[in-house]
Amino acid sequence: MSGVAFTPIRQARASGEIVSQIERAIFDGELQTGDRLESERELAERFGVSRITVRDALRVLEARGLVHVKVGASGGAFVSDTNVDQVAESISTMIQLRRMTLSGVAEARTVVETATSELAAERADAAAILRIEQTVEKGRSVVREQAPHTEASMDFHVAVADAAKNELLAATVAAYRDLLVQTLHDMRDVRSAKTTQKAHEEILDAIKSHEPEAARKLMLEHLQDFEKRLRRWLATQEQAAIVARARHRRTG
Amino acid sequence: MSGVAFTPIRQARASGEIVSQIERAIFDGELQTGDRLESERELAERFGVSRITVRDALRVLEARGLVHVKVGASGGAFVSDTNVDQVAESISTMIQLRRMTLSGVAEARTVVETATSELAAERADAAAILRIEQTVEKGRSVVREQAPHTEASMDFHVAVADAAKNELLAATVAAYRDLLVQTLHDMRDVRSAKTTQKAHEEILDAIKSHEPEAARKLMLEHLQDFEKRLRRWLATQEQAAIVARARHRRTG
DNA sequence: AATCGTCTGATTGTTATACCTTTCAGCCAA
DNA sequence: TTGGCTGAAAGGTATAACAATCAGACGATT
Repeated sequence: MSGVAFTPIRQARASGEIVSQIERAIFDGELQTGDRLESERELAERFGVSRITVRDALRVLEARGLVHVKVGASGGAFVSDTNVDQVAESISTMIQLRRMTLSGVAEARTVVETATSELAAERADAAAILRIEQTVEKGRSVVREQAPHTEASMDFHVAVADAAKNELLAATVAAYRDLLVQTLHDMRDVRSAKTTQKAHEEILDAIKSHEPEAARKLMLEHLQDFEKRLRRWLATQEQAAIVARARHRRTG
Repeated sequence: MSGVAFTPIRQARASGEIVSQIERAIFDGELQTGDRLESERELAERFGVSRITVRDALRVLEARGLVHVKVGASGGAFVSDTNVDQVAESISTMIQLRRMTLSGVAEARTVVETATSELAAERADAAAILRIEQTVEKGRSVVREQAPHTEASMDFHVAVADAAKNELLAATVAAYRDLLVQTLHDMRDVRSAKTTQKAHEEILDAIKSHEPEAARKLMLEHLQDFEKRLRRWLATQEQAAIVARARHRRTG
């Protein structure tokens, strides 16, 4: 009995049915990127439901990244083209819910980015290499000015992930990164900017000359170094937090 | 003038603000898995908005997999616990929009699982090794009976990912896997079951004797072989058929 | 000629109210 | 114990209306 393939009763919310129909139209290409759906009132009439029900459906489609809604004259729901973000966002949500440790995220990042740099060295075309070069150049000027290096560094890693020509890995990298960005911003220091910049330049060279093994090795060292710095920094933060707690207990 | 850092006005929809607040409460742990939110009417009063606005927010949270809504007495919105599904779903959406390919997913899987097997060989404790052994044993008996090997194979990979002691990598593996499962189910063949089983046993040995390099190499070969089989199989299938089935699975 | 107000219609965002449907707990009877 | 009835709670849907926003047209001002 336990193995029988009974399926749950399909109790369609009306709005769910509408979501399915519109979703199907998008997947089948009947609705293409940029196309505008009818207005809420027209859709309500067409589906034979109230405007509320249509709105419920639109909210869901919007949350899935399939459409975006603009308000005002010539507003309405338009078929989106940026769904890649959706993957990154859902991974990011998952991480936040599981309350994973920062060093765990950093380790996973090392794993994935090591692989993407290897793939990038194999597959990067001229355009991709140009984009990486631009981020490296940006980083160089930033270091000269002793400005925060964080952003340029992030852009570099994004460009490398793009060069690997695997959207899922790129999205995964993006998701991991979002979670580290805040921390990175807090632990930035000028000394490490120089060594980071040097590592980026070496990795770029390896990708440019299409040496996967070298790219992999360099990225691995670079990110393991980052992991080390992160752990050290986390330790000092913990110390600070403990001290603060102790003081709070004493004074409060 | 052109460089001045004016930022766009952040025009929050009221419903968007509600989404943020509830999301924050969930991320911060104020609301835990299984907790019930107040009823729509109560939330409306608490936020000082109408019930419709609250509903809009709940639809978004539902679509993001953060809550699920039950109807009826003692119904309401409950904090969900299954978020890995959400990642799989968003990847599935991207595949259907042709922004990603199954072989791309398989490649990403190879990357992540190769790393987890290496880590597993470094970190697996007695309990973790026991769990892997059990899945291998199950696979062995399945092969003897010439029964479908898919499920046992999946369990093996899950056990290995757990042994790596990195929750994020394990969750990532799980999300990638969900997408390949249905495909695997269709392309299963008895011949490959034997070689798969052999590969699993070799990987288990490497993990048991704590040889990271060996584990990595074996897993890489194993999954690259899978990728090869998948590509061959995809060539014989029509992409359209896959899309159709995936849709049927979701809506049915 | 270019810019600025202003008006107008279209469209989403939000509110208010009402009613329907589903679900469940509790009670009661067979 | 089982089955059924019932009322209350809660989400699902409908209707009507107003508010906020936006694009475009039109004309006045500089």
